[in-house]
Amino acid sequence: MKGLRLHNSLSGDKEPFEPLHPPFVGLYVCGPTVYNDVHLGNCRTFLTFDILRRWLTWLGYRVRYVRNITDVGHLENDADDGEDKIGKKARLEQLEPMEVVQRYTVGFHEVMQRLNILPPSIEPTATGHIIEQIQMVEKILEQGLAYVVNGSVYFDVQAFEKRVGGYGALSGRKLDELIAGAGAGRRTLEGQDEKRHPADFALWKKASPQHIMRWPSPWGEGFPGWHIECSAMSTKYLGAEFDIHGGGFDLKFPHHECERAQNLACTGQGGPRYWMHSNMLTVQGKRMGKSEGNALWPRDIFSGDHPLLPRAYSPMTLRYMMMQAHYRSTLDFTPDALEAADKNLAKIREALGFLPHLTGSGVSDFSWSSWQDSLFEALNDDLNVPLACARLLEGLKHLHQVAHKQAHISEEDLEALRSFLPRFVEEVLGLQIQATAPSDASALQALENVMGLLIQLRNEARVSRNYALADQIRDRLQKVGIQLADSREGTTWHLQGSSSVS
RNA sequence: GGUUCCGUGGCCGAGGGGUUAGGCACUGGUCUGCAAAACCAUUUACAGCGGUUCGAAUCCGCUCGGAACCUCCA
Repeated sequence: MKGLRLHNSLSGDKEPFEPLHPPFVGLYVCGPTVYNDVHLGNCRTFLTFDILRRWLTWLGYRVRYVRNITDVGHLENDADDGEDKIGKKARLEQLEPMEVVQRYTVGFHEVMQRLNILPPSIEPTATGHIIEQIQMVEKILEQGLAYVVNGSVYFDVQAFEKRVGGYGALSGRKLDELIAGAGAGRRTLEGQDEKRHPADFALWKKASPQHIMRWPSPWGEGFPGWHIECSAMSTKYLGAEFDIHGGGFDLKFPHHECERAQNLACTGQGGPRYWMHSNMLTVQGKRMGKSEGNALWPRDIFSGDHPLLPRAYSPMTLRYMMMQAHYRSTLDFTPDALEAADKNLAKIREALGFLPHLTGSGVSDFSWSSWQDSLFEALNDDLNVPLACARLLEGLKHLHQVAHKQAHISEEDLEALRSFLPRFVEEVLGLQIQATAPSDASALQALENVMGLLIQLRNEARVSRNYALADQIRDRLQKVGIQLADSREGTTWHLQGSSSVS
């Protein structure tokens, strides 16, 4: 079996993945800016790297996963002169900035948990690393690759190009083209008088009197620039050189390009050796984004309360849906895709449900071991999750045939499958199949009793051929989200989008 | 204007010079009082035009269409 290959944005190609210090892997992912609720697009990126982390772990690597919380420093416009987003939100809502940060951080964690996106090993905040950021700015200044103007510090891209070089290597741009682009009237360059060159960017910004998030620094009161936090925190926790850096495509330029330049300027090393970028989630062909005004939030999906949606879908359904496109492709969000995901998930859930009850005999008429390899191969090939899902379902189809006595599986294969399949689904794909523990056991028991009573009443109606009543009971239960299913063994019920309760 | 990417059957989406992706939906069948679920069967696609090749959806060129980045955004 081939080893793991990952697409590296630096080379634009898939490369064999070789960690610097096996079995350890350092993974850094740009986290959310906590001035708003995370939307589905954000979730997609964090899901991508959740699965990468899970897969690396499965392969036996010991992953240190650092995903930051940006709680300061991202400005409103490109002039390096706008208002801090968190500060703005705080002013609008008359809150202390850290109240804004706290609120959306908690909300972010809640969404991550529901989607079963595991917490990172370290979740550092920008405000918690002001000192490290200042130190990094000082080092860049010492190198002569930055300059101070009026209490602000700017990265000197031209000097960097002359002495170090490689600005634009990640995003595939040339410095003069950036200026040409600027000249084409596509962006306004007002308020950039302090910069020596339009491509220069702020490392530290002087705080205006009304700016509420501010810290003392060698250059006066101010706040860190847009990109320095990730350089500072990745260097602190993973080293000047580490394995993988991930984030959304939209961060490739300028954020990651600047981050890389800062690393090179400060430590002489570019930080990560592999840059991975996860593509955008689109809605009706357009990128989902806060500024596009078409953002969908996880709560819209979970509640079904959205014009695009016919009903509510569970977090796992959403997770599975987002797993249906390769991370480097855009994924168009549609209700049909959610519906399809819901059905497939039910299929997986069912297969895991009957797996323990199967009996093995004779010789398998399906090569389970090469099937398992094919799942691994898919994930090893630049984390091809959708292909792995497709192959998973193919395997489940054979399993259904076994369950229906239309195919055979040897005892040996069955035993292997029993230890492999649930682990693969839950540990690698991160699909929570087990019904979540009820928050109120006595309420659940009461529900069980009531359902038992209803099913009994309906069956009495059926025996007396009162099908009108029987169907009415079934239909009206369905309307409140409870599905009845008749079989030879009797009638079972389940809540929409969860496993069978019986 | 610059850079890059994409265009696959009713829909979503893998793959990618010669062999079935998978799923959803549809249709027929089994099962059922009827449904639902499940199982079986079935549907045969790669934007258009030209080129390379024994052979192209897959490589090259052009055309058309779409998207992303160049500005805070996952």
